[in-house]
Amino acid sequence: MARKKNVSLKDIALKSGVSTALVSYVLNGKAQESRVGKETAARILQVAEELNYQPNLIAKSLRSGKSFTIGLVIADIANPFFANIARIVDDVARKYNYTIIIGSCDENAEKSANVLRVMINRKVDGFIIVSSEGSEEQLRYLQQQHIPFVLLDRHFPQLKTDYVVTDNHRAAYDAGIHLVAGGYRKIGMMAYDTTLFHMQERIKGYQDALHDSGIVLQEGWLRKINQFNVSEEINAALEEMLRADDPIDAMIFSTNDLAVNSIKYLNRLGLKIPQVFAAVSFGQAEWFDLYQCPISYVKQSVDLLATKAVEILIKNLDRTDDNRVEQVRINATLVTRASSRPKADVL
Amino acid sequence: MARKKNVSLKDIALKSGVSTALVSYVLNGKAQESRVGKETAARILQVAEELNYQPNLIAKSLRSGKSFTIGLVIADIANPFFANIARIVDDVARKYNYTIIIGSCDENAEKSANVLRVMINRKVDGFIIVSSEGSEEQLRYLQQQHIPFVLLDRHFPQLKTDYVVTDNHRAAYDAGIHLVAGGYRKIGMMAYDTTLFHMQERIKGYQDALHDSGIVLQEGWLRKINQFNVSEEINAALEEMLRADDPIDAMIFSTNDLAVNSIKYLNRLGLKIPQVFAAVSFGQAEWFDLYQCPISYVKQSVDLLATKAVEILIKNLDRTDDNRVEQVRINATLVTRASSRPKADVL
DNA sequence: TACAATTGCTTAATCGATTAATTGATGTAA
DNA sequence: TTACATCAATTAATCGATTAAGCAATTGTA
Repeated sequence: MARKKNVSLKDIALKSGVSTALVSYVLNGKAQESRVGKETAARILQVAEELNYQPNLIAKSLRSGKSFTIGLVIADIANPFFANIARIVDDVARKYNYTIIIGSCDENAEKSANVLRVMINRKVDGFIIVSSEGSEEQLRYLQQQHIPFVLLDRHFPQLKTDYVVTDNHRAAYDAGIHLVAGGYRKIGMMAYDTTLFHMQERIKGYQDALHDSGIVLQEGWLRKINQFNVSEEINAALEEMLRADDPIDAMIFSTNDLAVNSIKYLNRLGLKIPQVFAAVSFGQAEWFDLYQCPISYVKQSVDLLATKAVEILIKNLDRTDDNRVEQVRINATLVTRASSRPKADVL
Repeated sequence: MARKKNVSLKDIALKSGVSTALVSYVLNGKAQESRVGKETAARILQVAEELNYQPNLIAKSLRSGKSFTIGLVIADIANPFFANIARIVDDVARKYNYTIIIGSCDENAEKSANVLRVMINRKVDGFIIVSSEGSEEQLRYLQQQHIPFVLLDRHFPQLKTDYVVTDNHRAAYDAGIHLVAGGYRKIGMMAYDTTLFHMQERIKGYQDALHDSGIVLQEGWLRKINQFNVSEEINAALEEMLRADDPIDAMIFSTNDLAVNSIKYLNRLGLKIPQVFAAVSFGQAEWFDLYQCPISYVKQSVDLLATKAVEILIKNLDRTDDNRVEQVRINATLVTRASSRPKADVL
């Protein structure tokens, strides 16, 4: 495509009859401190304008060792939750003159390693990472290489890193207590079968809510679903749960996706929420409003999460001390709707 | 954060007692053709391994004039349709060793100009663009600069560019005919008020379907909604349409978002689809399945759209002739569900 | 008058990788 | 012995921008 040769400092220098050094000074606003003559400066600016000079950021980066680029490593950009995060991260970063490079990695540690490597080689200044299971090693590597990063939404308690996460324990706990307060006593939870800490926290919050309410968690109430085989495993789990001698009367879905798939299954059976059981889900979704019964949910502040993460990262990029970490835990809000209305009110 | 100095070719050269040239040859697999001694080559490889050498892609780019980077300019990454596109584009590009830089620009030509500028300065090799209204000028600029790009999902018929789009006219036409076949005669359409060609095509397809069916489009059937004020304008439009003397009995929603907002409004009034009117929507969404009545929709092949776009772009990057353009129009599939079942079957 | 300070600009090294041109050593044929 | 391949490596320019150091010419000061 024979891209036209771009205008460089040299071209400006040539045309204005000065050295590239002067041009560089002037275009970077260092005319004063570098003692460039006023007329010369004006001439250079004019020529730059005429030639429509655009700086080559690649060259700038090579020279300065700074790329003004942030790597955003994310489980799956097609997931609306992450897409929203990406959007905010992009917005905020742009405000600080940073560009985002995205890498989607399917909840897969191997892919994430790959993505990281490429981004490191591209000399991103730092990372914002929504970690996949089993990626601790990679994070340790980053630390060892002194490459700054901030974990978003998920973190590893055994690693001393910056992070910005939702207080998942509390969110799940609140959801549990809310259901108990509504008169429900047989409360199930649908979770992913993963060691990721945020999921553990949700489970623990649920367990603690039951425990603190004097309810003994029965076998079969807590279901762990393999996230790469959601649909089938959900169907099986629900079938079992509904067929039990003493079936549950409420359910906490620890993710959006689990709720969607469950409701699809219930629909097929002609079962309705909250008649079959009350429900609270994590995450937000358009359809929470459109389903025959509005779904109660734990609302995470995506805006705050993403904004904080970028800000912490960018602050770190300008710092030189490795030893302080910033760990932010953001409260979620429980939005209660008809799907978890008091048991007594359900026909 | 005192990032540890990275290992460069020079370091390897020093440690293996050769020049950087040799190291470069060997690490790029040009040992043979550049007649590097076998033992020397082996030694270099080993040292590179030992030092965990990672190439500096910035330096490579500067030297080669090629960044292996693609700019993806998109209206709004938080929109699931675009998020899905982003995901596929990212996937496919990675296969070809390209990295994606994303820029979300809120359907705003000014923002998109900005995003483009930054990406050009970062020396992306080419663009994949989901254009915003009023961005023709920018595209002309790209052409003039001989920067390759492929338009995705939306194109400008007056510009001779590569593009990959859905056959929107046909899709809307099919939707219209489908409704007519179901016995509907008073068919409305909800569209965005924009000059963007894909929207014009959807409107035209709808109009042609009515015309070819011998139906005269009545005033008030076609509603154009300002996309920056969707919720309010939809409510007003629907109110009018429902209050009409002879209200519509079917509706084509030309985007997902228009359908969502309309259904929210109908819900509030306690009105149901297809009882109040039958419906077909463009786009896909999880909630189409979860709504009390599964929604018929025009299914675009996001996979194909995105994959084709990347492939065309990458092919162009290796070519030098400006004059051939590749214009791909992909057929959508009409997925018919209960929301548009024959009028006679609706209770 | 002599030296210092200031002004306005240039030179050249640098970031890391690539690659055409060149060198020097060894081997081979006339 | 001379001429010429062949092999294995090095040198140095280059991509575009930045910046410390240096050089003249002019102005200021004692």
